Amino acid sequence: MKEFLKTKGFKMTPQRELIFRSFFEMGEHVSVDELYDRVRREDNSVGYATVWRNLKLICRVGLAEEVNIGDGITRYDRVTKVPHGHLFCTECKSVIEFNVEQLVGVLAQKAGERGFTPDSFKIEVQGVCEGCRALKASGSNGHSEETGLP
Amino acid sequence: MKEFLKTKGFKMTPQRELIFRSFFEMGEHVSVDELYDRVRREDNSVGYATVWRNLKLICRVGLAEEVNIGDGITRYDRVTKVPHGHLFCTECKSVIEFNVEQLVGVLAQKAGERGFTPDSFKIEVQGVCEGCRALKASGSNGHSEETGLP
DNA sequence: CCCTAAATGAAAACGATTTTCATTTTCAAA
DNA sequence: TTTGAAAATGAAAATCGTTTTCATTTAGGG
Ligand SMILES: [Mn+2]
Ligand SMILES: [Mn+2]
Ligand SMILES: [Zn+2]
Ligand SMILES: [Zn+2]
Repeated sequence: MKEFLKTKGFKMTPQRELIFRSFFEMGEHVSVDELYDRVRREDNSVGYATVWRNLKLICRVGLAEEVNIGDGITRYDRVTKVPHGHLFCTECKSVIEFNVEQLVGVLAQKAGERGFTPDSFKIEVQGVCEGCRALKASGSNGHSEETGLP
Repeated sequence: MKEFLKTKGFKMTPQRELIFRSFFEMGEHVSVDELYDRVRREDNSVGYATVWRNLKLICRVGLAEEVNIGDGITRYDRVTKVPHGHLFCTECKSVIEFNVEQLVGVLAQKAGERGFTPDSFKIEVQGVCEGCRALKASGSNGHSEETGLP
């Protein structure tokens, strides 16, 4: 990793090493706050801005990308060899990943037909996961109508 | 429209009527600021919060939905009968819409296989549009490497 | 060891979104 | 038509995640 960054023209620091390591040890879809907390447990002198900047760096060198699931918080998702989409449960906020290799193929073609050169794809489905569906079906509550504004 | 809202339990006001009408007269992907400006031209006493709240209301009653193209500004997109995706040009910020009916079918199936019940789909492609591609090809500049952090 | 560019940490700045609150308006019931 | 409760509005302030600033420290090639 140190070498990898060096060839890209970046320096290695203890903070950076800790941040990178922590990020890759954590699960998918990590937010700045989550990574900051994690890093702090090991070294409580690391600044928030440093965590933020290094997360941006991880994206810049192509190891992750930002993902927005609509809750206003930017999360960082490791880049995987096979492209994946997200099933986002609006009830429990869980995220299920799924393979989108073929879909991306179709998309690339559609884009090409319009003279568009694709860089990256975002495929997300909002809905209700199996668990939450079961809960709702078992009539545990039944969410009253909720039509008024906040 | 007035009746439509009334059945949903909302009241009609001159501001609301103006805001709704303006929104549907504007193009796709309207931001709060854009709609606010437009509305103001007709009635400069309408407040920003009122525009914002009514945009949220339009979504709540299912006539539009929020869309984030990654520039930090929430835009509002009329809900169309046929689902569409977005080709987002990272150079000129233009947005091309395209039909995703079949894709959504595939997605729904994939989701179903995992016990997931889909509500809505988001299919976005980031890349470079035809025009911008041509400009870059004609070597007008050639973007130097850009590896450093901001 | 030195020097310069890069990196860091704390704090402030930013900026879109959302809420608060006093006031006005709608609309259905009387 | 009058009336009153609920909803809507406008101005301003609060929120809150993100990004920048700036003084200081550090990395690492020469
Ligand atoms: Mn993911
Ligand atoms: Mn659209
Ligand atoms: Zn769920
Ligand atoms: Zn373009």
